Amino acid sequence: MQILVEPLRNYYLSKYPIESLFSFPITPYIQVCQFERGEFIFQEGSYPEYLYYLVEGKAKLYVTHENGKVSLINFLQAPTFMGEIELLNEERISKAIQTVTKVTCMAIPIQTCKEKLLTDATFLRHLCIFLSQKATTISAKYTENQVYPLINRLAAFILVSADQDFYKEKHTEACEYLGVSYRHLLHVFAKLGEEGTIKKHSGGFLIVDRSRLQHLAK
Amino acid sequence: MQILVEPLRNYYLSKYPIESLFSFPITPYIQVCQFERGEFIFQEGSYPEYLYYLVEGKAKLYVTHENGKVSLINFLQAPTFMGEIELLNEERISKAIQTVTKVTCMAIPIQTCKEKLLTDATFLRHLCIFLSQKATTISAKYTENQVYPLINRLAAFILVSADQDFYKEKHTEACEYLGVSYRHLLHVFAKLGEEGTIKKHSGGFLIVDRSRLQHLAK
DNA sequence: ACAATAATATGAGATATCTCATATTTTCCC
DNA sequence: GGGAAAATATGAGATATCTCATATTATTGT
Repeated sequence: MQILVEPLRNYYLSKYPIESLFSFPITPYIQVCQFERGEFIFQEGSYPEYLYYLVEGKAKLYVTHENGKVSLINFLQAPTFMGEIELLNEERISKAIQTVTKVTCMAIPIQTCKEKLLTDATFLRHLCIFLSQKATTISAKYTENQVYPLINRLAAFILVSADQDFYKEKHTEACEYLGVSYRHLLHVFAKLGEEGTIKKHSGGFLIVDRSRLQHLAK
Repeated sequence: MQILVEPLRNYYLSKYPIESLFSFPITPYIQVCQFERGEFIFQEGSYPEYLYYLVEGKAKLYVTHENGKVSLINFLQAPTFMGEIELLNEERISKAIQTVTKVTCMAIPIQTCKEKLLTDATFLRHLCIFLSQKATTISAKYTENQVYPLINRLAAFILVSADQDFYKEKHTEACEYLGVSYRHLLHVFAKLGEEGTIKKHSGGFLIVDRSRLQHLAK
């Protein structure tokens, strides 16, 4: 993790203005920092010292279960808060957040700002909206996982993540996100290939029959 | 749904004081109301007019998917907010909430109070805490569903819901909560019975081997 | 008290998904 | 450029879970 100094700090502060999320001048408290790809923003079980606001890049939030299996809870993309649950619930310890790409974020020191933040209606309102969307997203994702087999969810996933009829997500990420084993994901990719819905191409898949995918995705 | 009048209204307002959740006097705005068992508090897809604070009873929050299947997202027990997502996100429509028992709640009219609520740091702070716990609960539940087979989750469920070594939840509710089919739940109950971990008794099950359950629940 | 509805029960067969083993290819680091 | 690590692939076999069909037993409303 690297803390940016002027003039870079200021460059990011003006590129992503966040003062409007607060009713007091927040900039003096903010550190702009960057994490390399693969770096941990929070270790699992740590007590976060900063509230982060992610402005560039992508990270994943996950949890390790007692049986050793890992669940990806959600991909985090800008703009998003990280560590907010720990700001609100005194003794809560964090889940793991690891970056997927290089990540830039604004860090707000919790100790110094807690009082101000927890009495700032503007900030709290933004946080409420963020939290309610997070709850909605997570519950939507998981109830779908429960109710649709992978072929339907994968069809939907291909449609939203494809760029111009070309799907090129990593299987390792896709199976984590979709909550299935790597093996099973490949089974279903093979099935979609066999029925001619998609076709493998250098480093990805071409969408051949979009309407079939749309039908599967419902 | 029935709106309570004095003196009952006042009885509930003093039994469950909620003024401390707000920084302004909320009582004048509040209607105390009761729903019968099985009644809908929100129909799926409706635009809620009230923010409810549940003080007595139990309800379930669920969603119907396009394929007709229904997912129970969570059981709601006092104290809890209902309709808060709709207060925050202008045009959001609600999921279904149906009571499981008779329910008493405080109703706050959204149109009249929205402005006041959304600028009240005290209320917003409570709402943030509530929302973050909701997000945490839901994601914990669903990641567990994904990672543990039913026998483990059922063992945990029996342990938390049993009263003095006697489990007596309805199978119909348990399978909805655990996110599996009724048939499969019975398979697993049969398995626990065969191995002598639990034993069927009039209208419920007796826990015979608690340590086995604890081990399964990990 | 009776009819309607909800809850419990069980069988048979299908399918979605997982585990483990192993091989090849690609990407990344120094 | 070479070795390590990550990602991709594929097979074989197991198991968790679902669907549908059909009975029986409780509960509830009137």
